[in-house]
Amino acid sequence: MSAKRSSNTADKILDIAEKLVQVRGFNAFSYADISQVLKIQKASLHHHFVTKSALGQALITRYRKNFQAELQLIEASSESAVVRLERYIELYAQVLSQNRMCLCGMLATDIATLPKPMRDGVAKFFAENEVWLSRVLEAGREEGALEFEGSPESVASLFVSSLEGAMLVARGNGQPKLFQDVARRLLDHARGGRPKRARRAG
Amino acid sequence: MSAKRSSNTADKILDIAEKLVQVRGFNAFSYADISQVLKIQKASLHHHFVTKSALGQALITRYRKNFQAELQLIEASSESAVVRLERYIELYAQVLSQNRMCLCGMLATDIATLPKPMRDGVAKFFAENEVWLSRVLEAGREEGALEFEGSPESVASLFVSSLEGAMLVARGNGQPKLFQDVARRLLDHARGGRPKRARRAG
DNA sequence: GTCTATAACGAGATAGAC
DNA sequence: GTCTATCTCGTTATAGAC
Repeated sequence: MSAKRSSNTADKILDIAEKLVQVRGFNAFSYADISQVLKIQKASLHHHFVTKSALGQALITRYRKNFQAELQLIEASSESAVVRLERYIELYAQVLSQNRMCLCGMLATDIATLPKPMRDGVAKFFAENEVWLSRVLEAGREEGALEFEGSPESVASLFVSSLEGAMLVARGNGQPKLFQDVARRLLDHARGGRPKRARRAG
Repeated sequence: MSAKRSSNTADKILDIAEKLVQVRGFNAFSYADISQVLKIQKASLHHHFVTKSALGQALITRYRKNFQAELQLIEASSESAVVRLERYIELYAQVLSQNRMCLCGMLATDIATLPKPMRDGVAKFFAENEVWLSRVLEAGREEGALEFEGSPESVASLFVSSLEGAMLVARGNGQPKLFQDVARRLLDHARGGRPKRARRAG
């Protein structure tokens, strides 16, 4: 997501900080780190983001906005529910392929140390994801493309949780293959337990 | 797990540090925090764990050992594969009920900032979990109690990833219900997509 | 908007007395 | 095994010149 690099300083700061948070976590990066990469003095950073908390809030807001834009892109296409879910998974896979964790997944572990506005932003990210997924899942079930037990909301929760967890464990293990395995099983689950090509042995 | 509190100082330090890591993360707690709770000077802590890295390694080793002990307890019982999986999930649920994250799940996000011995310990934790789960899953399939596509290893990965992710998201969202939903779906997945009571509508 | 300089604090860690 | 005292460094943040 967002390979484009902005030219104004505030956006450059956000780009660098975002990567640092996704790799190291909110409490393990500093203004000095950004300063080094951007070749600008630490004090100058405070001109753009007065406090680290403000920077954190801006990071979350931008990340949510970018993610929502991607989701709308997927929704605007005329593809099937299954393909939409695959494209959703691909959003996560791309983050992992850069050896990063989802920004909000990362911040979720730091949650006890974050200021309230950041905590709220993280919760919103997950909520928005689940709303979008629920819509896609429900539409897919009505089309007959999907077939799952229970509410779309609870399958949506499973998707978000499992994808976040798979990123987490895959990174901790250095095993990207694990992520694809999990993703495949999630899709099968949404299809009623049937894999894409073969039926189960029974 | 391990409600018992040890009497020697090293173990008390580990108890306190473990909780701090599970709640705040490895980079967001300090010797000063332990000092405050244990009412002992910071310098004294270094007598027991020379460096923070050494403390971290001890934390992981003990956590793995305790977890393995729990797994052996489950295996020693003569219960069915399904019940064993339920008891496995219950290990995670208990951690979450204390508003903590799995120690190694927490450390997995911090992975880029950890010394090598700690990174290795985290990877081992996940590997051990997956080995144990794979055994239970395979045995369950042979008994006919379970019915899943693909390798036991890949279902095991799904379990670990999804449970870790569910803890993460549930904590970030303040929604413990989400965890139970995910857990239920994992069990259904291992049972071939069939929920415990009703069959799906089809 | 960027700089230099510095404040104020907390971190991990060590020395040496008791 | 615990204490006091101290060191060194990195952190967020501010003041004020350019």
